[in-house]
Amino acid sequence: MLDIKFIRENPEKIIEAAKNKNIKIDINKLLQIDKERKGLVLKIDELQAKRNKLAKNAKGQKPTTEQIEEGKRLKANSLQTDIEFKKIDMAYFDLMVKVPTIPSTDTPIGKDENENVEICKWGKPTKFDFEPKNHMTLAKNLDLLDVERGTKVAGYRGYYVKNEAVMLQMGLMMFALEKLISKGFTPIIPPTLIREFALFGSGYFSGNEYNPEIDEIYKIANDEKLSDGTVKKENKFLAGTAEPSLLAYYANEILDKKDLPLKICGFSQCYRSEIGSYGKDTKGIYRVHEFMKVEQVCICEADIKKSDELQKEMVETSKELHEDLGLPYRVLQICTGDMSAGKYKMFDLEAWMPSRNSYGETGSASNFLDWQSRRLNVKYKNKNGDKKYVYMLNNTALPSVRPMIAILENYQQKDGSVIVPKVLRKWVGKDIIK
RNA sequence: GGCGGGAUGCCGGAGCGGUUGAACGGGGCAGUUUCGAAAACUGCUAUACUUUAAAAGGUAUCGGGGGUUCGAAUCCCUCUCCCGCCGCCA
Repeated sequence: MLDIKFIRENPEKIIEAAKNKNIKIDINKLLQIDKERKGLVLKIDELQAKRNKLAKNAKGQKPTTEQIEEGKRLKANSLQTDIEFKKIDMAYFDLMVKVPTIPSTDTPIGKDENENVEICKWGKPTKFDFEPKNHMTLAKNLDLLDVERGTKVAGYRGYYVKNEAVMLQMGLMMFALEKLISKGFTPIIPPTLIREFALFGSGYFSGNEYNPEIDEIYKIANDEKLSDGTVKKENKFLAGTAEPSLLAYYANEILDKKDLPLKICGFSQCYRSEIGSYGKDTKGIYRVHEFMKVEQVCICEADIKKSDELQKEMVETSKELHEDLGLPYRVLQICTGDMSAGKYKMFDLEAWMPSRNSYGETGSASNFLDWQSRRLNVKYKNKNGDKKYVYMLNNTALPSVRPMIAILENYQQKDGSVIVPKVLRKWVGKDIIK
């Protein structure tokens, strides 16, 4: 969400941003609706003022018949205006939630992921003097994964993690947590079964509400709509990352500037319905419905420079984690066309995965500026008492599954065994899995 | 799962249909007093939107949403959360 005043004053900038981000939104229509809406607000206020005045005049005594009649008349007028307003307000909201953040000036302009720009690279794609196996073959031979039974029990893309791989995954999580704690992050285990507002607030719905056709989120409680339109029970969702619960932690709160920036990290199970990717990455466990992840979140004052620095710091941490694990990686700066509406600047980190013969995404760092904090209503107050919306940023520290794929494939030996990265040995309890 | 009670401003806590944006107390801020401080006294003490050049207004907000009424913090419905008691499970 952006400030409507900013939109009114800078429509051409928003139109350009939407074009670059491939977002279909008619800003001129929004401005026109805004104008109409404002007019109606004025009209409603005026009518209400009259009603209030009338009621005030009646005060203690019983109102006269004339007063009651006048009141009824005013009420009927308001009712009609209210209906008009509700209609236009809905249209206004529908458009407002789609208004994109203007991407940073250094964001490459591009159509889609093919135009993302590689900005740094570490290590080299692993070379083998034997025919390398993919992670599924390795895992099967070492009894680390069971996808057949995973599918039997959990359905498509279900999997069991077994033996050394369990400690390997837990080790990855612990390793990430330890690193972040050492860098001053507050560790949190957030809820993953969460309310709608948290997901809407962090921008996980494509529009103004959950859309089962395209939103990659599991809805779990039923909404039983009654005949009068009211919803019986509140909807709940399974979060795809710790980010929404970490951000919504501060919803409707006013933070103290002296406590900023807040650096927090969350460990959670992550659920993805992958509704739009049925045919994609069907081999192995690259794309699954649930995994674990440690996520970094920063909340800072409304200062672009400071938020840029924080984002850089978080990306550095991710790089460090990959380097400590000895995984070759590259960092991409994401182009406008591959960015979602709310994002200001975005980087992806990709680890080398031999079986794909390419890099595969293991992390994503985004700066949303105040786009999320406006939806979640998180502000901060400085010494003079001025209130502003905070800036919010997030970045993966480490997910559980994909780095494991990279480790199995990059660290495999000719005999099918897998060397355990040094930093994980204290959890796995051995140097080599065979 | 059943049955009760509750949610009011920064905090505590009144109000239960009519000058209530909200008594009273605490806290905070400013002033008087003081060499300074404490105490005492006095005043101020929400947010969002909006009209206006300004001065000054208007509207909304008493957990969220909806309704009844000329008029709602107060009555009704509903959702969420909290607190009791009973049941069930660990």
